Amino acid sequence: MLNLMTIYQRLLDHYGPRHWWPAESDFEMVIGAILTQNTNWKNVEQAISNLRIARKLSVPSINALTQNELELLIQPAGFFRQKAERLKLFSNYLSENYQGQLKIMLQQPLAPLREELLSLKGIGPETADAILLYAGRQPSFVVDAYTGRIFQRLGLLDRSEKYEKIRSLFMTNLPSDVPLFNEYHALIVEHAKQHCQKKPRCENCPLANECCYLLDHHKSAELV
DNA sequence: GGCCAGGACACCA
DNA sequence: TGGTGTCATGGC
Repeated sequence: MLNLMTIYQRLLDHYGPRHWWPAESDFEMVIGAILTQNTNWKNVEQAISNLRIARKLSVPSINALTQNELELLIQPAGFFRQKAERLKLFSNYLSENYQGQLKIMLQQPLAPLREELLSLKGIGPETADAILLYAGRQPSFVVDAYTGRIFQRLGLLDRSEKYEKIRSLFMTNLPSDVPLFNEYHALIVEHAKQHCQKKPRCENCPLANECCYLLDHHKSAELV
């Protein structure tokens, strides 16, 4: 069975470094993390572009927007009503607790900071870990839907394993290293997008097709 | 025209 | 605790 570092190395060799997260500031990263919840990144890019053109990629400018104004700007990202609410809640929280400075919030130790992020409405485990890792540069492994599917296929996880258990698999079996966690999650996403999403079998698979699915999500194991 | 995307939450049994 | 419905747009 492949181990986690072998899988990582194969993905890295195949795809090269991904240079994540694609954002021009840490606050923009947080906005992207909320906007990309269950949403194609292309749609998120359009929404962020709207915010950039309108010069609204900052805490005070998000706070100053009305709910309706923000909804209009982020509409392409889908779920725009609840995402506008989540963005305003987070931005307002920073203003009230950290003088509007994300950097101050993210300076806290990992465990309590993670709990604090999870206590905020609209920030679940994946979003919290993405913020911790990519904006806070703290070693918190990010698990997404791809991770569960791919590593189940690889035999490293049981079916329908829960978020925290999947995360702990990586956290306890990998060195606690920010660049490694950064790259690993980005490579998993890249692999799923490039290789596994549309084809049950793919050519030149860096994981020898052991990961490829068309497996579950909505369908269930039709593959071998 | 249907499926799906870099989730989170509320509600129910 | 687990299952299900809801939120919404745009690319393929």
